[in-house]
Amino acid sequence: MAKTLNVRDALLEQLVVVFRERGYEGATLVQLAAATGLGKASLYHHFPGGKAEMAAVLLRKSVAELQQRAFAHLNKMKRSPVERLDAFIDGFSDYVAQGASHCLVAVIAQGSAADVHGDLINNQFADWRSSLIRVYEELGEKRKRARRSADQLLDELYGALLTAKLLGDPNHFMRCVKRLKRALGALG
Amino acid sequence: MAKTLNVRDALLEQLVVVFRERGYEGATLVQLAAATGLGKASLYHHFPGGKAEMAAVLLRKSVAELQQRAFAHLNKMKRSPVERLDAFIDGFSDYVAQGASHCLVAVIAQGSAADVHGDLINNQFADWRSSLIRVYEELGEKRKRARRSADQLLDELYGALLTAKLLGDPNHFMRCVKRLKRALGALG
DNA sequence: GTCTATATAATGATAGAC
DNA sequence: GTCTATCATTATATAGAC
Repeated sequence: MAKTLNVRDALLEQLVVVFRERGYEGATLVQLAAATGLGKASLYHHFPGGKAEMAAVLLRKSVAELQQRAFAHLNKMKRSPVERLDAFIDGFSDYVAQGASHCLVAVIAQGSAADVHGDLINNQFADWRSSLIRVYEELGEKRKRARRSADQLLDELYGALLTAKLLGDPNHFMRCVKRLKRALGALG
Repeated sequence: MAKTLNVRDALLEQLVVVFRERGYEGATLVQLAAATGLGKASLYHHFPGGKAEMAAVLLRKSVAELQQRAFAHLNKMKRSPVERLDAFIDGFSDYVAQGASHCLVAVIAQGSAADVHGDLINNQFADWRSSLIRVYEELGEKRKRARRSADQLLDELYGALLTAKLLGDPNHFMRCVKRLKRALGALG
């Protein structure tokens, strides 16, 4: 395993923190540069396209990470549907650091960068939603009901991230996760 | 009833559209002025504090509207708990224009203006959460379970607003509303 | 109360030395 | 590859005429 990530990836890890916390418009080059320890001009050496390029790269990186850490579990046919849902929830929870950080994809979707990346995001989430629906169908639910279950799960996870902020309660997200896992237990 | 709103309120109604669509950082004075049909300097006549004042006024106005249109129904003791929850969901749905627009309170909570208004928002939502919990307790749920029910309802409503954007599906929010009302029907 | 014009500051971005 | 210095643009905000 790589003892040190390549420079670009190391930079991206520092940059994503700023975008997640401040949003696309809220993240300034001064803040982004400060987060990396570099000067603004040095950042442009690594990302000639500036803020737009950083966001575009990070969006794709985050989509891939969300896929690997969470949604990929839904397609592991060796496990039972309930186990897959459980692994998905845990993976999502890890992806957002137990509610301590946001989902960059959602952040981008809510800013002006959505004009450029909206289709990518919409298509990806439509795909992910289909995976979720399929699992609920395997659980014996009819298509219509499976759709409702899938939508409800997604809504609760993303909603809990937001309401945690509205309530000012960092633990709110994990309470939602426990609630969801408890409900899963009743199913399987 | 006022045939015409006073000028300030009319302006605020036009301004809130911009903040909801572009976020606090994303809304520029040029856009805000354009939405009112006034020049930038004229906006400063009505709101000497500029963007910060507009947002502060609109936040309070939105909190009041959300209270009146949605959460107030939870305390109407003449109605049954289920009827109150049903009226709350409808009121919230109206407040966000059936999912066509966002909740300004959530928008502010996610931008840098949250530094100033975070406490107001947190306290208000803690209060609203308590109202929700009380209704579920009246339905016979124990405190712990009532808390879970209240959190789940809030998470789903706010989550559906967000996932509607992630999915690019304007109807997603109303599907959530129907799901919630159907579940209510089973309760009452 | 609204406008044009302008000031001030911040932001995104580039040039060029080292 | 990083820096200082600078530029061009946009943003917030104000002055003052009408």
